[in-house]
Amino acid sequence: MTTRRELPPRYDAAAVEPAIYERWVAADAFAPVADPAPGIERFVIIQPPPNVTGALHIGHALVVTIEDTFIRYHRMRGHDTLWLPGVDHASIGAQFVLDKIIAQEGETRASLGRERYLERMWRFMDETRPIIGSQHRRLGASLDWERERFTMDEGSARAVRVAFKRLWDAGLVYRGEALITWCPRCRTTISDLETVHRDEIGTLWTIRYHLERDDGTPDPGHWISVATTRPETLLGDTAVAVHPDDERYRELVGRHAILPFLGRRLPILADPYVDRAFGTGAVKITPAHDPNDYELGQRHDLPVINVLDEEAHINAEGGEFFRRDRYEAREAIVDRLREMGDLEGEQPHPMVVGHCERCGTVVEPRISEQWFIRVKPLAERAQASVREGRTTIVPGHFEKVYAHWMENIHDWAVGRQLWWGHRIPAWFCPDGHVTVTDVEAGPDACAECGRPASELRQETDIFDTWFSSGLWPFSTLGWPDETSDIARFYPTSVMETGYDILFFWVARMMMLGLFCTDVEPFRTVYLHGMIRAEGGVKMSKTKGNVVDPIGVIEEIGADALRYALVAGIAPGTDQRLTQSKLDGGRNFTNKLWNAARFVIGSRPETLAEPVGEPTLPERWIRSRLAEATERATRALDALDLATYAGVVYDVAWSDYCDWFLEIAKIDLRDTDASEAERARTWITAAETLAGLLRLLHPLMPFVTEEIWEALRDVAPDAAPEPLLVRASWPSPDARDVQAEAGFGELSGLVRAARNLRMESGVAAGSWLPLAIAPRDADAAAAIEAARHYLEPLARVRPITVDLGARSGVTATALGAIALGTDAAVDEERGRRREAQRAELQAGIERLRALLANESFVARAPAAVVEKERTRLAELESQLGQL
RNA sequence: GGGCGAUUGGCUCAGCUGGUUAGAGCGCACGGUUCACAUCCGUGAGGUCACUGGUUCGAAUCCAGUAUCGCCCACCA
Repeated sequence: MTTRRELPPRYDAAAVEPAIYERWVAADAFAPVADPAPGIERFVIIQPPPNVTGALHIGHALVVTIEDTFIRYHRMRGHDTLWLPGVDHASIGAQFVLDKIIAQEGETRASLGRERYLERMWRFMDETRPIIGSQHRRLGASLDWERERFTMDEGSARAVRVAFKRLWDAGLVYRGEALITWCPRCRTTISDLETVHRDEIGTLWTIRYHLERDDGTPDPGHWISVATTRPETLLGDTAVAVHPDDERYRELVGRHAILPFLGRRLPILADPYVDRAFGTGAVKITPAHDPNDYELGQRHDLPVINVLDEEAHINAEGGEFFRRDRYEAREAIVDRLREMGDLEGEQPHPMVVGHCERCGTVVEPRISEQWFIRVKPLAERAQASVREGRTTIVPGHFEKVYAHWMENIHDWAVGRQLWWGHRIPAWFCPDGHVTVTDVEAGPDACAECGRPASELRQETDIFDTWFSSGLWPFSTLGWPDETSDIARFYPTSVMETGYDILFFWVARMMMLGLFCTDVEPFRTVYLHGMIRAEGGVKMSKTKGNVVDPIGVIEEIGADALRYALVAGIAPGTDQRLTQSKLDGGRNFTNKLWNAARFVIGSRPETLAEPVGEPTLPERWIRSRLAEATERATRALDALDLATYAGVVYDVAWSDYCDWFLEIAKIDLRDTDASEAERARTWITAAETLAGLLRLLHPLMPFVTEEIWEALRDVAPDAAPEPLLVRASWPSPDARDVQAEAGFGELSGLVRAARNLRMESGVAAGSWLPLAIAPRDADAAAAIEAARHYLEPLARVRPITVDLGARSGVTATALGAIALGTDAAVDEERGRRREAQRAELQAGIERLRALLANESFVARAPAAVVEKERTRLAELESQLGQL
């Protein structure tokens, strides 16, 4: 005899959940099965690694909830599951954070130097890295922590070297001068993707460039006017361009203008790129600081003069403006031009300005020597994988977005002028030869001329973080070695992440995965939407509308948050996380807890061997559970979390709590029933609860586990497995169609009676007599059998079954019913009866018309027609009863 | 400038390949101190499914167009 374990009145999530998590870890519950049976189904998710420096935000909470739900489900199914955790070194982001920290210590990147800066970074890693992991645990993430990985660990480093070497050998890597996007604050190249474009109102200035006279001096009386939004770049101008067909400037083409301040001779040339209608129709050309100008410069062989340094100050080329910030220089130049009378106009001008995604600084096009990956061939392959269905994207319309991006892809500038990250494994020899190697120690000698390693110098650039992230699905499993993990878990099953990093990450994993492993790295890409604040606005710290998941968890528990996050979501669609949604999660958790308290607390002292046929409600709830099991299973297999959450919510709350437990109370307290009958009812309640816990566990692991443990004390047979996390997913029992129909009739009658009570305006507490005119003998028997439920549920007594004694006022499937009270109420009933008649009549006429329509009867499927016929018969019978 | 998505009761959202009387939660109204839960129970009101046209026996669902909102992509000074 075990000691009865009572659940406390309140579910104290903050205290209970961490303890449960420890229990799981102690039981090693998250590891893949020790000996997977051959042919066993596999389910693998590689966690999108959160940034190592980051605190958990609500987006992570969504990732965890979705992935954990999938993983727990498959684990319960007995599949060979792996959910592998990790963190991303986030080079630009981490440096951004560390720079701020060392600034407080009175240091800068420059003052520390590369080596000491990196030492400091590793120390910072030791402090920051555990945080995000512990927050994931708090959410209940059943990640296999034994396998936790880091994009800066040795495994990742080797994968990076090997992948890059293979790309190099395949001729897909090149180095060249190009105009790239530069962030003057982060002091590195960034990719197009890391640039956010914002509409801004700038100024369009019109500036006079005086024409050159024969003696080489500017002509005060003649000029060509150019329009620009960036006057400071004029210091780097090397030409002025007009449209070849522009009559206004025909005469000037071939002559030269003189650049203000610097006196540089600028050829006036013709190029169809110029839009005659814009500005003055003449453009200043700055190849070093504008992508279009750069291209035009290439066509016309113009010199490229860079006038900005890496922090966007004017460099030595800028004459008197040397060392000035770009915006200061802009002002100064405009002022000077105004003084000189060469500022012809200025007007507000709407324009699109690129900003650094990380720090918000306005980025600069910058000319520099860069490493590029030729991605076209990789992209074509990656695109084919999706087009041909080897990898599917959920929701489907993102396949088009993906395809469009792949089609228009530009070469990937993978080098970053940062320190924290994987250094590009390329060595230069004094003769300019390049040696790429995947050997950690570097090459022995120059691959081309054989100069010894001592004369070689390694590239200082590091890789874009997304390069190592792109190898994540297989670098985490031991690639490039042919490990048993690769054999067992690769390719993975589902790549789950937000649609905002489809290009950044998913696309790169597809391209690099196919290149490195010759197979798609995952079968399905599940993209979730963004979480927005109330009112549909973005969450932002400045707006103060950020939902902090840890705060929410402390208040209402991880399960409540998890439920709120997936209830009603659709993949790829943004959701608003409102307080009322969170309340809904909290309420549901509370509901489960209290239902369990009731069941556990109402166990008969001694549990007799159950006897007798199960009652209609008992058969019904088992059938409902069977249906819910079926539907939940189907939904989870289809990655449809909203449907899954809806199904389990409804069956637990509406069917089990609202109906079954209310009825069970009646039976459990029925002193006429035998102990054995009461035992049967209670066991049904306990077993159904156990079934519900299994169904709910993937989404709400903590509260279900806690209830499970208590349930095991009182009903070990219903909950045989020691831990729910490793319990089996239920297989649905057969549905009991008869019981469902019968219970539907019964509950319909109860509802109708309650309805009558309310409509009649009788006192809520009063007991009223109820007269029923049963539809037929079967209905009479059913009513008789359910009499003892009807009375308390509808608060009616006595119930008289009186065929034909009086006419009913409300039709139900079992028969018409009437409530006995007084004359005033009778009158109200009369009115209601008329209204009901009219409604039935209208429905009948509509159906008759539909069935009289030959076209419908001939063309609609037989089942549909039959359904309508049955419906008509039902309505007619109900009308007859009134 | 292209592309994508959304538009369903006061709010937040479900509605698969077209098939009963379009669902849920919140909110609202009314009634409830029954020993699981007021984080609850019961009952109810509330929707021309943005608009126009088309396909069909039948359209929230498919097609075309329009409007509004949102997002993504894009090198026009």
